[in-house]
Amino acid sequence: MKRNTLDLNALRLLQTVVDTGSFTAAAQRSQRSVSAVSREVGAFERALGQRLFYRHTRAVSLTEAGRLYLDAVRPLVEQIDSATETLFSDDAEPAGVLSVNAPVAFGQRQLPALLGSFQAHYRDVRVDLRLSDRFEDPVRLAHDVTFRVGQPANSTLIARPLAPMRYIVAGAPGYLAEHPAPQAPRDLLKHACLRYQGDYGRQQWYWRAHAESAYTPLTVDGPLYSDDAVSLREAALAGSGLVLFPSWLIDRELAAGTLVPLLEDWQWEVTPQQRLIYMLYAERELAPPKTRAFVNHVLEQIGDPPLWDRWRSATR
Amino acid sequence: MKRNTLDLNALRLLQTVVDTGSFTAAAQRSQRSVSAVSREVGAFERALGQRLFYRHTRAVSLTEAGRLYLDAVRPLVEQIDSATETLFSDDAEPAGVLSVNAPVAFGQRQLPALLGSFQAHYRDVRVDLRLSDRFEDPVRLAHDVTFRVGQPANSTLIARPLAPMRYIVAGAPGYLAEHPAPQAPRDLLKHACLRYQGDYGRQQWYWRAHAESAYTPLTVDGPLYSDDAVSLREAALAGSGLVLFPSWLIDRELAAGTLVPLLEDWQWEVTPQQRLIYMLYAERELAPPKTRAFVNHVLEQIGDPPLWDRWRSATR
DNA sequence: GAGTGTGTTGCGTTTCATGCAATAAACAAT
DNA sequence: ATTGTTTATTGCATGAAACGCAACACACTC
Repeated sequence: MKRNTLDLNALRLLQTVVDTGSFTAAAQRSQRSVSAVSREVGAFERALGQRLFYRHTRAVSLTEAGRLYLDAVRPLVEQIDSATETLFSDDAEPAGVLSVNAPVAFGQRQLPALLGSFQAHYRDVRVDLRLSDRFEDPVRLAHDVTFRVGQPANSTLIARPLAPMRYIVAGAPGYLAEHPAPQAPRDLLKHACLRYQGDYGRQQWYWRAHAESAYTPLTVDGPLYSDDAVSLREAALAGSGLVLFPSWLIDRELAAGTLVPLLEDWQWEVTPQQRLIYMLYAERELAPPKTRAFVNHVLEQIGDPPLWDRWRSATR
Repeated sequence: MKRNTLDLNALRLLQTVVDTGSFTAAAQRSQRSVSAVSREVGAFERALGQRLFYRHTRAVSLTEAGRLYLDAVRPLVEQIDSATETLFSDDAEPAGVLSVNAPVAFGQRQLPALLGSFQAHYRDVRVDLRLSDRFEDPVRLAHDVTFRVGQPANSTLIARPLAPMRYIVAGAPGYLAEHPAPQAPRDLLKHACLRYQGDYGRQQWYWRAHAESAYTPLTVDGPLYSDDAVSLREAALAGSGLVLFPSWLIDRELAAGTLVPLLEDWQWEVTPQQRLIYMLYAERELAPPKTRAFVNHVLEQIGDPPLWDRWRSATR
């Protein structure tokens, strides 16, 4: 059985010998020595058990078997090369299905616009958007790109920081018409505060006066808490109370004035430390074009400051 | 341009990984180490600029690009292997055109029967028979097999001795009815002796009494000489005189009695030394099946003593 | 007869592939 | 929660193989 030991790479060299008519010219074209060409052709012939070339003075010519064989394999090697070029050319247009995973609220609010502008550029890419608040291993679940808040534990993933989480206290104008706006963090104790309650328990609010100080916990209360951030936002819009939300969750409401930012002289958090939003993907150097293109698109579109923090300039 | 640097041999390994589902199993099947498999797959991916396999704990799986690519190239590699097997299998049936060259008279008299029995065995071989009395370089003129008398000068050719040249003095019964049969070599001086005249001048006859003695020249004469051995044979059959011919040229006439052997107690030659008939071909180990089969057939059919020296047993 | 171009092959050097072993990751078993 | 197991990665020392130089052979050209 010859098939497993045959040096397929030699097929290119053999074709070069056929095209040039001599080992010497083939060696020049392949940037190798004549002796290397002579040896590799000879080794291939011995593996087959037959000559492919007659050796003449001043050139070689194909034997009958050589002509039949190389005529048969030439198009096959060309088709392999063509498939390689088509699928892996450096300037290949991104195509195929891009699988994107993100937390539910973030995904709903931010990704449709990002994906829309991405797909306007890359029409051959379809997107499979999977939203889940639980962390899902992108390798295990075959996600190309995953968005996550906080430092990911899996060090094999490439973690690209996108933006800091920036929390804002906000309330609807209707609510504020009936309750004086809080002037200091402690004033929130007298307000109805709507809180998110998830896997890590009920949301704890933290504030600090400036970037260098530590966060101080503030235990607020209110008539409603939920594990659904969107419902809490709707309740706030309806005047049920104040919320402490990441800016990317209420950027449109802030821009439209349907929610008003409060206590902006302070910095707010729901954890003792500030966190970043990350974009995670498996490969830095060997990513498919669709992934690479999307990663670049996201970085470009979000920018610094991030696009969801530009709602104030949107109102002017 | 990836095409010239791509390691085509890796394609087999990649397919084995696909088939087995892991580097470990692929390594076992390929009788290599896991680290060698890991390295070769990784090198191929770096050459392409993309991953072909996701690495999971306990196995690997194909990426989308990997699946598309390996699905595309798998049949191509299989076709290359198939072409290799079809054309170069060790037990491949000889096929194609066999080019045979021989001296004219020998070719006319001996080769048709040899080729007939050969082609009865190998029906897919066609023969291109080229007869010429001048030596022709088999490599230059693309002959697969050449027959020649005397030691060939070209040492690159494989020279297979077939049989010694055995010369016989012969005359037709009609001639002998009118001229007493010679009883000793010197009696030939009184006979009409028909001689061949070719590129090397008029034929000189030599005799010796037994195998260990030197040949003695005998300058005979006769009414006819020619560069066409067949015409001389016809003249002898018509009773024009005696001839000194190699046994392979007149074996049928000797068997039929239309020519009668004379002076058989002596050994005859047309050169000072005895010569052999050789079969020449270019390759010992890398010959195509048709050539190898024909060479074996000829050796088997001619045998020892050669088939053209068995005319005496054919008459009984 | 001398010169030239091509192919072959011995041989010393260089390059590369190899497998071992250590390590990492994640799943399974306890 | 800890330990064990399986698979994959990678540093490194070693050995295999490929390399090109140079000498040689052959046959054609001048």
